[in-house]
Amino acid sequence: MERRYDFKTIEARWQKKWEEEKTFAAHEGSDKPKYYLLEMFPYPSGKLHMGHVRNYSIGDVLARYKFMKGYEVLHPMGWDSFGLPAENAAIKMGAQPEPWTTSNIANMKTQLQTMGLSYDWDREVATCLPDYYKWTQWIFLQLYKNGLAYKKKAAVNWCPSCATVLANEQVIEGHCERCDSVVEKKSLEQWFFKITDYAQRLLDDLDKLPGWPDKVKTMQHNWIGRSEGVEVNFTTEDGRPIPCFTTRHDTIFGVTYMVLAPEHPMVAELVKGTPQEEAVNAFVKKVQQISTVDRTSGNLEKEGMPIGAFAINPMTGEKVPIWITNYVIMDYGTGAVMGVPAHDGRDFDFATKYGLPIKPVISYDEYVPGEPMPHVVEEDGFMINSGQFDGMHNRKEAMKAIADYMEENGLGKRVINYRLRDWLISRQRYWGAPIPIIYCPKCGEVPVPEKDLPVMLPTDVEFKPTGESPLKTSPTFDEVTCPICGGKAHREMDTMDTFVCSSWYFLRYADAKNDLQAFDKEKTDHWMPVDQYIGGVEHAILHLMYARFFCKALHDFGLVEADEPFTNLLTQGMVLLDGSKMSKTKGNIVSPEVIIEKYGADTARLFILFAAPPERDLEWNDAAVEGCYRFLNRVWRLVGTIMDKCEGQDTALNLDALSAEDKAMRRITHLTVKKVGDDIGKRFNFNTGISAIMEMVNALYAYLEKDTNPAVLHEAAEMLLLIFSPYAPHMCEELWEMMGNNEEIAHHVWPDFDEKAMAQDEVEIVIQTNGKIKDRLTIPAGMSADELTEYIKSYDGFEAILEGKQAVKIIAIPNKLVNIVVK
RNA sequence: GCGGAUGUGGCGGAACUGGCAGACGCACCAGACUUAGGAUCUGGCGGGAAACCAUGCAGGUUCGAUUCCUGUCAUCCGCACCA
Repeated sequence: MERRYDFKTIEARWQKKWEEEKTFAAHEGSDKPKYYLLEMFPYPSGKLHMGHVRNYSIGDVLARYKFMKGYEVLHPMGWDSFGLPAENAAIKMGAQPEPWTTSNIANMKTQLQTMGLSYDWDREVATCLPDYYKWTQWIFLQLYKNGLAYKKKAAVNWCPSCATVLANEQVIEGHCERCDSVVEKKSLEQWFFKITDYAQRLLDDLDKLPGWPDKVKTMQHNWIGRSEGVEVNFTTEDGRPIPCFTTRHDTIFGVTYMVLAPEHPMVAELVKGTPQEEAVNAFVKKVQQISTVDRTSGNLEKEGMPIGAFAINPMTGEKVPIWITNYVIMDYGTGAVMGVPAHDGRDFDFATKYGLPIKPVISYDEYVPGEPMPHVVEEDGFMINSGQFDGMHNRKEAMKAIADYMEENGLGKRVINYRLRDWLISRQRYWGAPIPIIYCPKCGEVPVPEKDLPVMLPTDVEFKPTGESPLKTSPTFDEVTCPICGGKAHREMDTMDTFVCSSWYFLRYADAKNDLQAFDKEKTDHWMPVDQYIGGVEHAILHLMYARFFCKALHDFGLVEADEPFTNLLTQGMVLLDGSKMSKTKGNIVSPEVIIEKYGADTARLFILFAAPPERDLEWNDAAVEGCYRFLNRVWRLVGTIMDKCEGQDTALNLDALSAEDKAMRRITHLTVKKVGDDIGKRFNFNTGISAIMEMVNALYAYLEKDTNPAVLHEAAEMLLLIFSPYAPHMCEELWEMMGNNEEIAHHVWPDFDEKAMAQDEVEIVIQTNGKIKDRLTIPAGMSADELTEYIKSYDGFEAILEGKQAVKIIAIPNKLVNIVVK
């Protein structure tokens, strides 16, 4: 029988079937164990790129495997569809973001469907639709009600090009994450989520996530940046408090100066009316003019000046000069730092430069009382020059003793500081979920009543590149009636950061069509937590931290049971071309459309999974794509040949009538079934699973040259199609049907392997002397180490292997090797 | 500077628990079939004439190390004047 591998017809046919029959719909009432598999939903830019293809191919192989393994799989897809690109496109083309986004979603959905992915499309969500953002606003109100959403005036990160503020997490080395412009500081009244309330839990619960890569957990750990220390009650000479945070309170007796951030409010207060006021103000101005980038670059020469005032060290009563410098920042701790040049490298450099005194309080090898320190001492040691604490080990004893003493005497208190800041969610842009708050001249800040949700985005707005939110151009949006007093009031003009929308979408999939609630608790609790989450490592901090925060907060409100959203996380590597990331700006994009058009979806999927294990970056290679296409054709012809051979034959397996070749073939078949199952289900090494299938195909071709048994061929072909189907579902379904099976592979169970078929009668073992291979032997399988040792001793070639030397010891590894230690 | 990861043929990669380094594929070479081959099939393919030498480099542990330990170099990623 001769039939061509016509992938276009085959793929279109099965995709249609899967869609019409809702093959991959998830059902709540099922008896099967649930498995929630989620790939990070895309921003609908309009075009699928290779990163998407990789992400969704990985997810699809896993999903199809889990379906076959008997799980009730929830495998949904949707759109993270608010955001700047739509708005920028609108400005550029004088159009509206909404139709632009809608048509992009339609395009991308079509492209996704040509990949043959096993999604439950009935649960599709798009964050820009009112039936979704209504609930984003509702969640905002829950956070607000619980004191986790608040408004404050703060120095915030402002991107002049995007004309909006940014969260701390969205500033990369002083530049805007999105457009790379230099970020400015602006003092604005903005909405924040109080993620810092959850800092400790977000940190602690990383330990509850053994299924996350250490890399991601470390990044979150560092981002939260917990440090334990003491806030020491320094004061001015006349008793005004200047608390200093320190993690090295063991060195408190070594303080020889204090440093304030130039923005510290005490600076202006202390110099007011003094002769140095002008010089200090000039210095502060100079520091503030340095851009954020330079100021945080680390290469900035440390500069400072004394402001003429003094601080009192509460432990010693000593008077130390107050300086201001360009290296202390207002954002961390209290903006005031005690200077201990003897035991801090940075302070040492600074004190040396400006001739400030250096006083050792921890002993070191070359210590001579009264002699200047030759270098900074950051190592641990025993206390000196520290009153009653002298002689204690600084870390093991003095840390605790000094903190206790300060707390008992009201000189300071233990404090835990985090680097994590509250999440700034206001955006001065149009294409996002409006913040559901009303400002009433009489009643003040009033949350929109839940019954009035959603606060709809107005359509009577103009998109002009003015740098102001287009919402302000709407004649109808601003003015509202106050829900409390009924008087005239105004709406909040800012929209929410799009990361808010993506922080709960995984909950909505569990109950995507609910128009009475964000989600039904029972349904969400049924599916949550996500068993496997898959996406790019670029979301290690932002999205994954925010989503964890939301899940914990909603858990605390009693809305969900889970307090961690994602049990297992797989971070896939980037798709590279010529060593760099494919991107529009570099113009080095290989379009998935072209590949699918030319070779088909099965080839595209196979290539991207075969080229590298999922976590690793993947170098695109056109030639290798053709190799995968060739392999699919090889499978196609193979199964055709086997069908011809089996035509009219009895394919019932008779284990007693198998030749040695038949047994060898069955052994490979069953080993491959086992290996592919492990590679997909346990190791996520999809590439080695494909290799194993290729080896099996090679073995089958070799077997076909021999005296074949139709039953063995038939069994092999069926198993091959079943285990290959997660990778190349269209072709496998087609061949499966051609072989006369009525039930689709998608509904078929994953095959069991037979341990007995995998056993072998004889094994080849290696004979080594001192670890060097000398010989190979074929011996009966299953010999114990002792039997093997005896076998080798009595083996004819034993003396020859020794080459005249003495055998000292024999190490035997059953079924593998024998190593003879010789002298 | 701190933290993390990765270094294996011409290339992508394999070796899962310390046990035959280079599976599988790409590229390349030779051959078969063919009017033809960019289809298909067969064989070869780390270096070396060989003994042997080879998993970034230098040591160590071990009967045995790509795998474990110490040091070091390189590349990538994250954080970075954090007090």
